[in-house]
Amino acid sequence: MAHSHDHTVCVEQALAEAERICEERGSRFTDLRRRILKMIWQGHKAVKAYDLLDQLANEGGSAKPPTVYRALDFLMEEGLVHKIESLNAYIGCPHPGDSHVSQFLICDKCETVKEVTSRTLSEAVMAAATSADFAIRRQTLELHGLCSNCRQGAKAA
Amino acid sequence: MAHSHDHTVCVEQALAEAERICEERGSRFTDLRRRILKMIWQGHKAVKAYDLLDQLANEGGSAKPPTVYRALDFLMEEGLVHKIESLNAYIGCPHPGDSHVSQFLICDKCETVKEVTSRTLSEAVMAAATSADFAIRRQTLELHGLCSNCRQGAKAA
DNA sequence: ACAGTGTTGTTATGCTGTAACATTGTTGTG
DNA sequence: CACAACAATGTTACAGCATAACAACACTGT
Repeated sequence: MAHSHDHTVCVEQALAEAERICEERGSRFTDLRRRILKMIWQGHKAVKAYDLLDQLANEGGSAKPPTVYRALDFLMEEGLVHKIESLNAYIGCPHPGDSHVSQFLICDKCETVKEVTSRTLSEAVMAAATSADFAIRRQTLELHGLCSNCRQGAKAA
Repeated sequence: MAHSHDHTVCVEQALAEAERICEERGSRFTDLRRRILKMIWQGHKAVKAYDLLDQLANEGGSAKPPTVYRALDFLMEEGLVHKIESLNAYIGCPHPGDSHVSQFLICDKCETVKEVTSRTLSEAVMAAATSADFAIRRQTLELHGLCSNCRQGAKAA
């Protein structure tokens, strides 16, 4: 199994961090936002908005798209969640609060999304922008391929 | 005006290159595909699929989505066009045929998309992947911000 | 209590993309 | 040339992604 670990710890931590950050900033970490953040943290895969919608529906309510998208907007503004543009899906940020630019390694086989922050890579991005006299405001850096575990599985097979 | 140039040259070149490449490969550069590639090259901005659809409709026919998306798929497979994931839009490749990975500088003001290929940046990407034991198959690298011209405009204003 | 603000509910709609099958066009072969 | 095989396009229908606009509710401070 990939990255065998007690995932409940990831979830707990993410929720606790979110709580702390919102507290600090005076933002309201409401029940809905908490539930949705928790759903996103069900695993280390990116989650689709309409899957969240379905889950909300299953929990009894009659949720509509804006409910989900508003929660996602909030979570993204607070830096608790990132959008993976190449998947139209959302993933929890493992280190919110730290100012950082995100780079993602997305396994096409097991779908695990790993957020990395390579200083070298960030510097290369800045250098490329600078040399074109371009002022970066936002960056999307998503690498698709096979993660370590799935590569080994492929070899073994 | 940004990058003042005779844009008809860009278009001619792109179409000629496309013709040549498809010839070489035995792919069919049909009239439809040619028309759509030409539309995409109307400027140095990324173009939306449904705008292409509208243009086709204006040209008389009754075009439907699959017509456009199939042409786009073809053009992307041949490396003549790239998709900008963060915009859900498509842009012509200025140097098809060369095997390359693409990195894009996207101006949020004038919407110009510039494709760059920084060796340093590519190497940094590979290094980041390698150090995570990750095998890249596809990369999305899109930098949003202000291009050189728009920055100067901002200062002047 | 009440005004003001922020959050959520609800309805409707727009944008993005594809599945599945019918029709037409192109190419190579006898 | 006729015809089979395949590629390209047309057509219908629908699935998936996202937002505008307004209504209702909840929380805050006075």
